[in-house]
Amino acid sequence: MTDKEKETEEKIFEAASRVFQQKGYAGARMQEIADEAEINKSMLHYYYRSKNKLFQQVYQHHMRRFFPVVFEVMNSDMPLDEKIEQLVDAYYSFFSENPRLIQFIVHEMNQNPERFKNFISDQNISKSQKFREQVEHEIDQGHMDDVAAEQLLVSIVALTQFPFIVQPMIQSIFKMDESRFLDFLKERKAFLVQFILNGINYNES
Amino acid sequence: MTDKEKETEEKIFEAASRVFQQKGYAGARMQEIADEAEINKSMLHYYYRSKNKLFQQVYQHHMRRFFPVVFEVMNSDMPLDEKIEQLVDAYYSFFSENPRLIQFIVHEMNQNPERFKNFISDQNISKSQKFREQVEHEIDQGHMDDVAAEQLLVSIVALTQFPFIVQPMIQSIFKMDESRFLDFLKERKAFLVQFILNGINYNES
DNA sequence: TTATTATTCAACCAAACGGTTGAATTTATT
DNA sequence: AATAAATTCAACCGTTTGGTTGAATAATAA
Repeated sequence: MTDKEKETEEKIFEAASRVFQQKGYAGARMQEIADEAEINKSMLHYYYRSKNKLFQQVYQHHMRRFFPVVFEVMNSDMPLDEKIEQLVDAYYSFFSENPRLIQFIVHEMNQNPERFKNFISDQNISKSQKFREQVEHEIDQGHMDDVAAEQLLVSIVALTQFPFIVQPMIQSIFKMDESRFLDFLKERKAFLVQFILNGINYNES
Repeated sequence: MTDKEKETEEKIFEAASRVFQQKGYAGARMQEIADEAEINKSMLHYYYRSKNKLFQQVYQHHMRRFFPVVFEVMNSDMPLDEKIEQLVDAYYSFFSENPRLIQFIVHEMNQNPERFKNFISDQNISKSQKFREQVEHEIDQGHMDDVAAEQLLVSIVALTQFPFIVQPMIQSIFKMDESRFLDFLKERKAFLVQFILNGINYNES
């Protein structure tokens, strides 16, 4: 009972995740989610009462998985260069397993900024505190240029996330097939670490 | 006749641009476009035959305005540091006037990568040739690190476009109101030029 | 003026969509 | 075996949505 319940409930949830991530809320169809889950449409409303409620759960679940990634790395006890390397790695493996997630989050965030803002408030996520302190300390020590921590953080995230957000653009313009795009990502890993550290004139003394 | 025709046709087009950019194709409603244009819904089909046809025109029009920006700057005859400065400026003024355009393009590109690919093929846009040659030349001359031109180009675009793509994210996490976000962008302009040039160890000799 | 075109309006249509219902069947619990 | 819960199925409901129609009116061109 509880076993089978969970099974079906999860099948629905995962199907909904796929469809919502592909089509967005407005473009998703309840029938398509049912087909994807290989169950009857009635079951959707049996477990989740409405499209909206189903969406909210999918949305929150993936937001809660996604956002800690950056903060866990950036607020840990590591030297700056290791953090950057770690974050690049973390994002790359995360996005390899969830290729459409970042596009989904970006779109639904822009569709409803207020909902997004509430989500951030509810989590105690807005702590880039430790990272900021570290940056300021490194600047004081003369280990890097005097840059604002927010600018640096946004830049690191931009450089790592962007290729996944605009993958079709990169593939079309540079005429890459899937395999060459993966090569591009692999090459980018090493490039990014060097590029960022150079960017702020970082020298571990 | 032709005057009034153009007037109404343009009113519809601009209204459609706003609504499609805000809601995306799936989320846009013909009635809302009509209301936004302050005309009757019948007129939408009188000038543009269907939602799809109207969307295609809006889509293509804005794609054609958007994509030349990067290529015109990057393939011009300028030293690398000036190009970077120019591109940052170009994007910043472009996005200030079209705040939702980049999100729209990203989303619709991901919704239909094939259509996007065809668009790129139709334009003779895929010429980052000159930029690549310049980068390789500067590397040969020892003016900068040995980096792949594609990696550099993607990085520059990422750093400049990203804040506009995820504006609500930045504002929520760093608790910025509209005005502080504009300060952030202004500060970022100077930061970026330095960050990128440092990133590749560029020295104009 | 006359003919043409643009625009409005309200009503309408068919399809799509989210959601419901209820009876029948399967599956699990006790 | 009896009870309860899970699942299917098909039909159905009300609303939304893209799109149409046709008559009436306003504006423009000849």
